[in-house]
Amino acid sequence: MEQKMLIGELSRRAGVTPRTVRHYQQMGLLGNIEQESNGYHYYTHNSLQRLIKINTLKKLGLSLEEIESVIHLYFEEPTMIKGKQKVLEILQKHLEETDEKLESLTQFKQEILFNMARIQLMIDEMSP
Amino acid sequence: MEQKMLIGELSRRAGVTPRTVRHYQQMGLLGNIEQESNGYHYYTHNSLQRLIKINTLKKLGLSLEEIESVIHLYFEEPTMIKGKQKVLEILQKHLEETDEKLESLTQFKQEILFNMARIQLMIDEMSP
DNA sequence: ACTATCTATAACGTTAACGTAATGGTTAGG
DNA sequence: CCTAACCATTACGTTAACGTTATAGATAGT
Repeated sequence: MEQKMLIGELSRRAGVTPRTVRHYQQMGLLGNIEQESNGYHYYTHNSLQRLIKINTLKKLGLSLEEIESVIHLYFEEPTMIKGKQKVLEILQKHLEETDEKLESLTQFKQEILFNMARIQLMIDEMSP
Repeated sequence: MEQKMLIGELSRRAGVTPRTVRHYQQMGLLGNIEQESNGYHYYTHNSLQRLIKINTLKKLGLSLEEIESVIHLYFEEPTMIKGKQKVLEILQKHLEETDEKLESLTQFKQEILFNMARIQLMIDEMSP
């Protein structure tokens, strides 16, 4: 009993706009969507699951392109273990980049704090 | 004795393309640039200093818009302390966002590792 | 004088992830 | 039957930070 739904309900349930659904659909992120004779698309529970998964992966910083490369693994495998492994690989790269930025960021922060302290010291010395 | 230079030398010394220089210049990031009667722009040591500062701030993740809001502080104040303070504020926001992403990222990583371990366990149990 | 190289300006192209019309068919309720 | 509300398709708009022509004048070296 797959409860079919139109794009309005689907997008509301997924917390996105219809435009976003159509965008993902056009990119092929939602798999095959059947279209009735009236022109309407009917989405299934699977569509909703995909949207939710996409949102999850987006929150993790994956681009739609990266998501496209892994989303099918989530819905072809029962264990979803391949999908998880590939996501892990992508996240690993993101993590490395993040760590690098974080490092230079904190380092710069220290430099600035040091400079400010030094300048403050000079000010103190000049005003008795 | 300000050694003037053309855009070619300037961009080479700053490690950017002429197009980038013109882009920054048009945004007003380089201050006033004098233009001679032949149509050429002559850049000074100050221009180079600004480009280097811009590159530094970019590496820290500031957008050109954010840089625009602080770059003048670096070249109007001798201590440059106001500029540093404002950069610190901006970096603080970036740091918070980065920390949030980092948190959900590591959390998700743990979830996945946990799931993978659980699945592996199930596999082990089924094959004696 | 001629050619290679440099410079200026204007303007369109690019990437990502949709937003925003514009136009027109569909359906449900009164 | 009529209108409100929903749906589809097409296509241009948006942000950031330049890249990439295209056109044309300026300069240096031989």
